[in-house]
Amino acid sequence: MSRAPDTRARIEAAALALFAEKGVDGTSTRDIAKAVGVTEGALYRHFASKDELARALFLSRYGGFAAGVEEIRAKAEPFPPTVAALVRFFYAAFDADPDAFAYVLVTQHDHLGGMAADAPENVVAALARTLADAMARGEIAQGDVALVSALALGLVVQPAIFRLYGRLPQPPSAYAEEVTRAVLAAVGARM
Amino acid sequence: MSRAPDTRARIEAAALALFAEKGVDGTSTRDIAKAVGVTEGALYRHFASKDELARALFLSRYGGFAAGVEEIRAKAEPFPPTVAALVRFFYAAFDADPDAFAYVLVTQHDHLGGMAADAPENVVAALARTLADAMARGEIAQGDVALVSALALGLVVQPAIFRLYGRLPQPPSAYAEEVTRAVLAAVGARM
DNA sequence: GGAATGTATGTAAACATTCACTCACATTTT
DNA sequence: AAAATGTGAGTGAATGTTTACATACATTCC
Repeated sequence: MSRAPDTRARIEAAALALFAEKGVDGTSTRDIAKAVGVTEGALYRHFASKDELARALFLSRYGGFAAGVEEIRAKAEPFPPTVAALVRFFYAAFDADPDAFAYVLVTQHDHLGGMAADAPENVVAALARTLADAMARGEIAQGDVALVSALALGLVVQPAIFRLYGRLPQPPSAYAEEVTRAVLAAVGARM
Repeated sequence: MSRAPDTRARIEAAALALFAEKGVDGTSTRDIAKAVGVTEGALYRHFASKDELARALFLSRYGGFAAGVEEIRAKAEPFPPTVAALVRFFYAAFDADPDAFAYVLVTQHDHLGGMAADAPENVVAALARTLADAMARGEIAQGDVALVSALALGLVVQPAIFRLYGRLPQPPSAYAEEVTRAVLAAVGARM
């Protein structure tokens, strides 16, 4: 018995949803197997351990974020359209898979533990570089890059969190323009 | 055998630190007992269960936030000094006990599940009321109150998160003025 | 003043359950 | 036939919690 050749993908989807809702520690391998409709043993045909599953899930999803952010940054457009593109990108990712967004958001620190703080594949580092560049060009006010990164990220991420917890009536993508304006205002963009 | 009359407080402090660092599910009652320097049985002299400990910890800490925010809001000062006071208040709380700040931040949704979304003791609801008032008075730009709440909260909270993860060189209280300015700019305060 | 007693607090060991994971075997796919 | 994939029962370790018993300290009674 083994219809459904996409078992690995179904395991990933089920685990992602459960991890996002109850946390990795709060989710058992039994929970995952039951959600997929398969026995625990089958899980281990595709992943060496629960930890490896959690890590694979994180790396694949996080990698998408990092690549998208770096691509937008590399275009080196003026600051306002760059911010607009970043906001739209993050919220498109949220719309496409809120579970993945929540999971990456919540577990990033656990999994990024080893990664260099300014590694090119680090999303926060890429954002900081974007802001540092804008600062160097005089497109935004001078200031502590780490702080300004936190401010900008907070503006983008918090509406998504509100949406996850049912505190926003619409998905954050509906507010992309307003959020972009808020970021530009908060970082003191010259317009 | 039983010196140390402050066992309950020591249990709370140890549990809070462990919960903040590894999560409630990631922390065992044995971990807590070992950190306190007592046996597991002693834990159950003071708390009926691990869940009750987690809940008591949350409610006592969260209550302080709610009371502080509501107090500042009730003064009904003009918007800019109100925001400044709120930012200082949050960051003073962070400085006083980063573990408590992190724990409340991360677990609020789990514990607030039952609470009415606009209950007076709900911190986010109190912030939303503050912003709605300012909007009604024409002190800030018109807009979706839920979204504006998310923006303001994101600006305040994210620097604290950065600090917790070692991404900010100084505690957020050092940036209180800049964060206040960013909030005022982001919500379109007339100044 | 000192034995008796009640209560709060601690210990050490055990408890049933759940955990992540493994293995021998069956079935399907190639 | 060989490789890949799934099953179902099982493993030992770890989990939250309870238990039987011990100690400290305050109060009460003679």
